[in-house]
Amino acid sequence: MPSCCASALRPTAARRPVPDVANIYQVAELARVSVATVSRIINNSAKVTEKTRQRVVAAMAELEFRPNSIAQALATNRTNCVGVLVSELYGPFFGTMLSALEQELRAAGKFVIVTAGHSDAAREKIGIQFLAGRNCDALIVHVEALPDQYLIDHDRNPAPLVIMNRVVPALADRCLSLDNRQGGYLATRLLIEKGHRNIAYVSGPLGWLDAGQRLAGHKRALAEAGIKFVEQLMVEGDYHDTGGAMALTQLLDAGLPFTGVVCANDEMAAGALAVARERGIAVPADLSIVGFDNSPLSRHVFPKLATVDYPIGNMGRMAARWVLRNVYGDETISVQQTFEPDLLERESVSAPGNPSPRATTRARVQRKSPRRSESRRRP
Amino acid sequence: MPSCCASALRPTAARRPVPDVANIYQVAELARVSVATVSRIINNSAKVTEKTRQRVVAAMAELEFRPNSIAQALATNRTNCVGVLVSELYGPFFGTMLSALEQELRAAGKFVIVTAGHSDAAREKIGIQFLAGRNCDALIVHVEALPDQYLIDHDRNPAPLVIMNRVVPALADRCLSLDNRQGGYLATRLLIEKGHRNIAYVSGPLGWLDAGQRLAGHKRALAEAGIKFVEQLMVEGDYHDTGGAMALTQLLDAGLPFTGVVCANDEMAAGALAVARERGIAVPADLSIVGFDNSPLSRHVFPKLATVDYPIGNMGRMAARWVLRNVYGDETISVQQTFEPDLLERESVSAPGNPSPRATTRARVQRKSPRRSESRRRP
DNA sequence: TCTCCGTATGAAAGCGGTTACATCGTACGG
DNA sequence: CCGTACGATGTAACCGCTTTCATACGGAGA
Repeated sequence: MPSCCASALRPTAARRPVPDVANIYQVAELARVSVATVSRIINNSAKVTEKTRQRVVAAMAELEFRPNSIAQALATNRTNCVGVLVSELYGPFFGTMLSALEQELRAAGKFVIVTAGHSDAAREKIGIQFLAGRNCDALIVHVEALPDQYLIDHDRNPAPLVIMNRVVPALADRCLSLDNRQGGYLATRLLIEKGHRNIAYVSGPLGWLDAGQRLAGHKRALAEAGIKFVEQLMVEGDYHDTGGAMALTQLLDAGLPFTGVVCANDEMAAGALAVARERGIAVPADLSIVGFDNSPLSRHVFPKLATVDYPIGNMGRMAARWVLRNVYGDETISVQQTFEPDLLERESVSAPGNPSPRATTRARVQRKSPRRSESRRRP
Repeated sequence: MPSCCASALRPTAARRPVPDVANIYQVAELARVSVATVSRIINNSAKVTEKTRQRVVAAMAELEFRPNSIAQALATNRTNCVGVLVSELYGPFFGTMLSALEQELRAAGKFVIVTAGHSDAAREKIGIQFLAGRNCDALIVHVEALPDQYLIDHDRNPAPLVIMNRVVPALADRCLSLDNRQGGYLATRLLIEKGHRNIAYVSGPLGWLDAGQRLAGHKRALAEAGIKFVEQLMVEGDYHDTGGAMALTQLLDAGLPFTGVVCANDEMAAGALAVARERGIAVPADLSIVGFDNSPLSRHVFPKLATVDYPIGNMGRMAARWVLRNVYGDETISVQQTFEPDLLERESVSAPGNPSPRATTRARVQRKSPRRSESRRRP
C-alpha cells in the first residue's frame, strides 16, 4: 500500500455523520422540478422560464440550500482550488506575496491552499506532490532548490505550474520574475555615483538563483565604472541578519579598506548595521549600506536603509491573474510576467566624504560565537 | 439565483478534460479484484490476503494510481481541509501563526485553506462563509470584529470553529487565548520595578479585545504600585508604527512628565522610538520603552526593545492540534488552550536614573502631517 | 386543423470513490 | 461426511452534482 494513500488518521471512521443540510434533490422536490433544472439555475448554464426560476430560488432559500462544492468538483473535475508553495509562510516577502495573491483569487471565488517548501529540494518536491494530490486546478510555486528539470517533468501534470522568482526557459510562459541582476546593478551603482570606489558585497547563498543574479549585477556595475572586483570584498551570507553580521565582521577583520557595502537583502543589511554600531562605525558617515527587497524592516532600522524595491506583492497578484486567465479562462485579464526593480535611496547611504579611520579598522572585536538568530519562529 | 452559487467565472465550461489518470476501476481490473478490495487496501480498512494485496499494490504502481481526493471527500463527507481565517496573511504575528499551524496539519496530511478577514466584521463574516462553503472539516479563526453571538450562532455549522486570541464564554472549549491582561501587567511592572513612576501608555484600538485587556493589565500594575492612572498619559494608537509615532508625539506635546512608556505592540514601540530619536531623546537614558508581541522587529531596532513574548507560534500549533484531536479523533494528542506571556527585558529599558530634561520636554517639533505608513503592502 | 420546429424540462448516466450486505470457500467439530 | 461458522471477496447502492440526450409542449405557418 503506497504510503500516500492511507490518511495519517482515519480512526475506523465510518462516513462522517451528515448534518441536516439540504441537497439538490430536496430543492428539486420542493420546487416540483427536476434536479437538472435546479443545476441549471445554480450555474446559470441554460435558459429557464422565469416562473420556474422563481419557484426554485424560493425553494433554495427556504431550505438554505448551498451546493456541495465537493460534489461539484467531482462532477466538473474542477476544484476551484489553487495550491501555493512558498519557502516559508512567514516573513515580509512571502507574507506580502501570499496576501496579494489570495486577495486576487478570493475575489474570483477561488480557494488558496498553502504549504511550505523550506528551500529544500526534497521538501519542495513533497510539497508539490501534496498539493497536486488535492487536485488543485493550478499550482503557484516559489521553489529555490528543485532543479529546472523537475519542474519541466511535472508539466505533464493536470495542474499547470506557475513559477515565481525564476526563469525556466522551457517554461518561460509560466514564469514570473524580477530582474535581480538589474537590482544588484542599481544598488551598486548608487554607491558608485556617490563616489565610493571600494565597495564590499554581502551575497545570499550562491546556490540560489537570485543571489547569483544580484551578484552578477553588482559585478557589472563595478566593471562599468572601471572598478576591479576584489574577491576578498565579497562574502557569502545566508539572507539572515546573523549572516549579515558575520559577513560584515569578516569583511572588517580582513583589513581591506571599503566605504560602502551592498547586502543582497535587507535582513543581512540590518545585521551589518548592528555590527557597525557595535564597532562605533557611523552609518552612513563612515560606511554606506545598501539593502535589497524593501522589506518593512528597512524602514524600521536606523538609519533607514537604502534598498532595492522588490515588487513581490504585485508579482503575487500577477501570478493569481495568470491562473485566472490561463486556467479559468478569463480572457479579459491582463498579466505581467517580468518586473523591474526600483532603487530607493534612503539615509544609510551618503558620499564617502569623511570616513573616520574606524571605517576600515581591523580592530578585532571579541565575538566568539555570534548568537543564534531567533528572528524566525518561536517554539 | 443566489449569488453564492454561480462561480464568478465559468466560461460555458463543459467538464474539464480529464488527463489519463488511472482510477480505482482500472486498478481493480488489472489486479483481477473488485473495487472494494482496492479500496480496502487504500484505506487499510479491512483484512486482505497478502497475495491479493501484492497483486493490487503492483497494479497501483503500474498505473501510477493516486486516489482522487475529491471523490474520497464526497464519499466520506470529509475533506481533510482546514480553513484558516486571519486578519491579514502578512506580518510577523499571522505569519508565525500560519507557519506553525500549517506545519502541524500538513504532518497529519491535512490541507490548509487560508483567507483574510481584514479586521472588519462584514469581511470576516464573508470569509467564514467562504471557507464553510468549501466544506472544510474545521475552521480556525482569528476574528476581531465579529461579535461573540455570531460565532455562537455559527456553531451549528458542520465545521467546528476554533477561536484564536479570544475567549467566548459559551464556546470556551474551542478558544485559545493568551492572558493579555497579564502581559500588560508585566510590561508596566517592569518599568515600575526599575523605579519609574510616571508611565505613559500607548494602547491599541480600544474596540479590539486584546487592546482593552492589555490596558487593563497596565492599570492593574499601576494600582498595585499605588500610582494613579492619568488619563492624559494614555493615547489610543492603531497598532502601526505611524500610530506609535503620533502617539508619542502627542504625549510629549501634552507636557506631562513621564520617564517610561508602554506600547501595546512592538510596531507602535518602533514608531515611538523613531520619534524619540528625532527629538534627541535618548532611549533608555531619557525614556524607557516597552513593546508587546516579541516580533522580529523588536530585535532589529536600536536599542533592542524590551517586550512581552506572545507565543503565537505555539498557539497556532495548538490550534492545529485541537483540530487533530477533536475533529480527526486523534486522542493521543494533547492540547493547551491558555497561554501565559513572558517578559523579555532588553536594552530599551533602564532605571530613570539620569533623565535629561529633554525626556519631558514640551518642545514642539514641526511635524504637520506624519508620513503615511508604507509599512504594509505595496500596490 | 395539422405539421414542423424551437425551447423548456426531465431522465439517467456518469464523476471516482466507500461501505453495507451478500456470497463464496474453507476449516473444523460432531 | 455434513453442517456450521468465519474470513476473504464481490455486488451494488450511495455521496451530490453536472450534462447529454430524449421528450413534451407551444406557437407559427400552411
